Amino acid sequence: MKGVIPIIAIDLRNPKPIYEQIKDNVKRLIITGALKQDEKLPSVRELAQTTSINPNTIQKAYKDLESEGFIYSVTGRGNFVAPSPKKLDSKRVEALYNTLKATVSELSYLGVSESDIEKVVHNTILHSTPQGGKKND
Amino acid sequence: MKGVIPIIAIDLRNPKPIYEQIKDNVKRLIITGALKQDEKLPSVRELAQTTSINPNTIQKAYKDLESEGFIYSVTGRGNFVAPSPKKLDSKRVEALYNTLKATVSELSYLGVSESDIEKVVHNTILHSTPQGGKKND
DNA sequence: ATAAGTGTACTATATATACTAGTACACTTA
DNA sequence: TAAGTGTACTAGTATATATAGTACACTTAT
Repeated sequence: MKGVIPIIAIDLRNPKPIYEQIKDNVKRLIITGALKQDEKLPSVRELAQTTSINPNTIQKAYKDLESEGFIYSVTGRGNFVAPSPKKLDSKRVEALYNTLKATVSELSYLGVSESDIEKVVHNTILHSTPQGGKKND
Repeated sequence: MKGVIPIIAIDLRNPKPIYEQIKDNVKRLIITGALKQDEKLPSVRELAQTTSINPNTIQKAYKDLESEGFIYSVTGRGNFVAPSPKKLDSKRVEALYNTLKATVSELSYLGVSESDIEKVVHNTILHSTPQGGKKND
């Protein structure tokens, strides 16, 4: 079976770079557990064909994802989902906290209630750990 | 008194465009209440001087902020903080919810606990509504 | 050994965006 | 009148993004 990816939506009219959109999609699928550890991703050429995107653009996305620890590459075999991180990447967490603060601040400013925001947060966490993988090895 | 802005931090080594950094800074100051409604912002030329940024870049940031509803401009007088929004901008809220979900998902994936995330959310909301402005008109 | 599929590394080109630089004009305030 | 303000242009440069094409090493199956 080929490396079939469920939902990769690329919007060419979106000002966000294509390789960023690909990264976001793959990250989402990994984080939500739609793609399991060591599962094979579509090959660079295959995904390039199915999405009508240049192979170089796909490769850039994969390369970035590898350097960020989400996937790993094996020459001649393909790209695979990396195991979930063992220890906290404090720099990345710090950056995400800053994004979180800015987002919550603006939602609040726009009139969204705290309880509505907390509902979204709670539901998101419920849906993003279907692996059951707690770190105690 | 000139339009003095407390904290405008521009990092030229940051890959994020300068005008985006300016926008983020001004938005943060408005959202957190550091800048009050109808308060005057530094003039395009003044901020350009104090930050050593080209006036055109400042103007682009201000223009964007105006079209997003955060500030308003008066020719010959200056730029001022707009009143906080009266009704929900559902498109913007939807976009912020998507950002919120992606951020919370990744934090959870990286091993941050739900309670830690909720703490940050709660503290952020406490610090971002010093206006006391609830919408019930 | 061969062929197909894979990752990877190049060069080159085109386009869009970001930024700087300079000028000009209408408006407001003193 | 003068100074300060927003705004609208033109022009040029640098960088980022994306495409196109080629090449090579590796893995797997035949």
